[in-house]
Amino acid sequence: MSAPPQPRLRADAQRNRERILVAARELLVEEGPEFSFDKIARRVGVGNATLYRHFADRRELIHHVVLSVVSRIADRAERARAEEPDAFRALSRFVHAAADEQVGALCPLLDGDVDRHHPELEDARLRMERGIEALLSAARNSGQLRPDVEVGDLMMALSQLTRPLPGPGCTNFGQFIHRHLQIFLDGLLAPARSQLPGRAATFSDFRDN
Amino acid sequence: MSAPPQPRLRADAQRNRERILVAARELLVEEGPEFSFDKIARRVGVGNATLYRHFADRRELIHHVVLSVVSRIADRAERARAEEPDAFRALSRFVHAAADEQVGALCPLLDGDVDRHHPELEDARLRMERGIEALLSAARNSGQLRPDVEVGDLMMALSQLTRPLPGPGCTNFGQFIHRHLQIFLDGLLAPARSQLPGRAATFSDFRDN
DNA sequence: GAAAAACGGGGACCATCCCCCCGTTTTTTG
DNA sequence: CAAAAAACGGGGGGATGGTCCCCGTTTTTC
Repeated sequence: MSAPPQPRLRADAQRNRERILVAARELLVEEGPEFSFDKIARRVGVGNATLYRHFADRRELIHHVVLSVVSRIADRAERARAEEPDAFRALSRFVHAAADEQVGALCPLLDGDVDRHHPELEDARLRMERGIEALLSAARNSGQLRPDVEVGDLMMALSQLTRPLPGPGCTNFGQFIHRHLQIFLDGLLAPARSQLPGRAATFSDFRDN
Repeated sequence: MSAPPQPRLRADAQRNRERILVAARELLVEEGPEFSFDKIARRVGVGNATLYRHFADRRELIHHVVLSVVSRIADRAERARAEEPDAFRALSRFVHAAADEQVGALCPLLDGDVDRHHPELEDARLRMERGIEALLSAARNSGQLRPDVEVGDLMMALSQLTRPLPGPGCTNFGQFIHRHLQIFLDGLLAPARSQLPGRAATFSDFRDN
């Protein structure tokens, strides 16, 4: 048979690859899918050629970033659901955890910057969607979640509230994110304290164009 | 005496100037303070030279954008307070109005991109801060606002929730903004449904570096 | 309808980015 | 521990896009 397709990366290569993915996720969240490759290299402290050795082009890099974020979010959803008996507490724990995982990086899922039908990614995405839907259904069924919100509402607001602000300032915003998430979560509790305008946002509102 | 320092602009010049300010506000919100001058010109449908005729440099343009946003926000706060007898309804109305005014453009107030001590701006800023503080105090005194939030919490979350997402996709987010603001407002109602982590954010947390 | 004011698009100059090349350094292997 | 293999870094060409100015043309004003 043929040689293993991945003959195992050298130790430093593996380390660099992961640090690149981390930096790419940050830049993706900060600047959107048009981030600069050289900037990532500078941030990691690595030559820019290293980027191209690991990832053929922008799409491939973004693909791996999104893949890693989506699976981590999926993990968080599943763990929250498994380990937290109270349905709304599980949801709440997930929301705070997802903030730490930079959910904002999911935005490029929306436009054409990612191969939406890549099987690996499709699997992870489904796992994530099911996990989050499950958290939400459980909270709704337990009567703790207001009935007029959908999963897209949660995901959009979560993405927005956790995104860093543009420009060099605004550095101390980070320490308040979890407060605002918590306030938002309080607004999600039943009974609903107001009637919401418009219609509820679904996952496809969050995902599609 | 000397001639009037502003001999009154020609009609088309006045029109262009205002359209430039509108486009600049949009780009400021979308891309942060490093937006491209040419892009503004293209969006307005005007030659780029027109920009430089009206504004000497980036700082001056940003200054005028921020000034106009701040005074409009101040207006909104004062009108909400004057016309809405119920304190929390006044706050709520202000929040939704501020979203339409692109509060996100206030971020550059934070870093060095604006002359923070320009008297005109200082006046408008004070008027805005007093107006919003008044809305908040009234809501707190009426017992409708949870007591553990400060004005900075409101302003930060408001800025975040109303910012457009990066990248060309995500176009349909706009229609859900008011839903998420409403959920957040519901979370602000007394009695508090949870204990918030960290400390409350003040105006200076929102304003200073 | 003439003077004054404002406009628009092109262009020179500069920064930055992408992507590749190749001499050097680090890791692995026997 | 030395030689082979793998990965690295930084420089550079070419292209893109940005800023800012210049000047012939159009629009407004009186």
